[in-house]
Amino acid sequence: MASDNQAPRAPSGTHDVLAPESDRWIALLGIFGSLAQRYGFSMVHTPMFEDVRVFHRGIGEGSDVVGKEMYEFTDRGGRNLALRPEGTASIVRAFVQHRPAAPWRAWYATPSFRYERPQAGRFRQHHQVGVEVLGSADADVDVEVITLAQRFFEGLGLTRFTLNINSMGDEHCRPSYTQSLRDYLETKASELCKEHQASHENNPLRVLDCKRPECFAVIEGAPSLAEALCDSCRTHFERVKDGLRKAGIVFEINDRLVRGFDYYTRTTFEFSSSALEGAQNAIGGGGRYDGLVELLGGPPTSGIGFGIGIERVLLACDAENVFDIAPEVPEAFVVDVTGGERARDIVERLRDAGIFVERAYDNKSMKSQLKSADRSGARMALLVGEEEAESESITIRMLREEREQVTISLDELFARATTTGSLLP
RNA sequence: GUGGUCGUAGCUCAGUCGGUAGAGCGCCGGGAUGUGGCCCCGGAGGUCGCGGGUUCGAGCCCCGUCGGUCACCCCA
Repeated sequence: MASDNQAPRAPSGTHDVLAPESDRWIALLGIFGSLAQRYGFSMVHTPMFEDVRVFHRGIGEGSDVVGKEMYEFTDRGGRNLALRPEGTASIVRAFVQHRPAAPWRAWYATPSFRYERPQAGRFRQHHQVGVEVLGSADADVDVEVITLAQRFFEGLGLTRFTLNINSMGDEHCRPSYTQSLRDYLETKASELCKEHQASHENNPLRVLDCKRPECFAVIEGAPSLAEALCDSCRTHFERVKDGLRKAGIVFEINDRLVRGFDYYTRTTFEFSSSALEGAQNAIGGGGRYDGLVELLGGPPTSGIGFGIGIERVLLACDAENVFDIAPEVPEAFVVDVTGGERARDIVERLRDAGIFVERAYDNKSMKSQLKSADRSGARMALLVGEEEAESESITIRMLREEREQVTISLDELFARATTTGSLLP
């Protein structure tokens, strides 16, 4: 459509959100925000760009997101910055900078940027809501965080989604497991898929997640992460599972769930929608990251959180036919065929009284203005013609129900608006 | 980064063996001497993504390019 000197479009992989879709965004953010508040989270805003080191150190150089998907740039002062590719690292950086009292519970809603090829449910700018808890290693926090996500999805009306959980081990048991996995993969290197023949040494855990058939056979025989967990990780994981069961949350243990960021320890989890046709069906995910605060220069501090993809959640809602938001419609629509000055004053006074009112502009014909009134969805039209102008009155015509139209004085109209908030007696 | 697929009015699309463009919806106006929705009539709006080639002639064929879309990879 667009060519060299034609109108610009939104950049590839980005999109504009207009009504009525934007109405759903407002509603979704409202639901998430009030739920998070009920769970004791307060909202945090952090910059959309950070020193690149926040992400390099936090997410890990070896990850795809940092290695090949970040929007990095140098500003006019020569600083190396990057648009945020995910939410957690920025929040942790803010924690280290401000040292709020722990445990600190923060929720956020923010765009994220990744330079990937767009496809269904995947964008270069997407949006996430999420929470992070910094400063507690208690497994009950894991349970709460996962429960919050679960309740959010339920609150939207989603039913066709699943929760996978896993434990990645900690600094005591993970290194030795990683080594034994690396040793194992070394002996099977030639049988791995092309991608992992090259990369299994730096990031052996990622191979567990590979969906290619070649790797699959190798993975079958690989040492089990679950069996390699140390006692404290095992206990932690048991308590998480127990808490989830008590909360009535259905989950699946998936010991091949290895998420894409290097910072995860112990609990990891992912919510997937089974209603989404495409390959991009992960609607939310997160986990514990007990070493991340230190990596970003803070004191040893435990942490856990998740991110939920707004666009994907809305796609899932569409697929399940839930969360259909009816947009707000005006109570009244002022039709003024005497030039518009009266409409100008009437809408202002009614709006001051707290009523949602629209009007027509450009001195259109009555037919045209009523057409606009109808399309606006307004419950009633307030008509001002020569007669009403003469007598300082207005004619109320109901647009959605059979009722005889009535003419009342403007004084009466404004009195109703300010005393009862309704334009009808 | 790799591959498939598509690119005609604001939107959804039609366009038959190549002969310089149509529908529905939407929008604007009228049919009612002040009154929307249904119906009827009329109107505006497109250099057929862009560039090149073949041809007497290309929306239709060929090449390139840009963009959309889907998939791989990875993730939300």
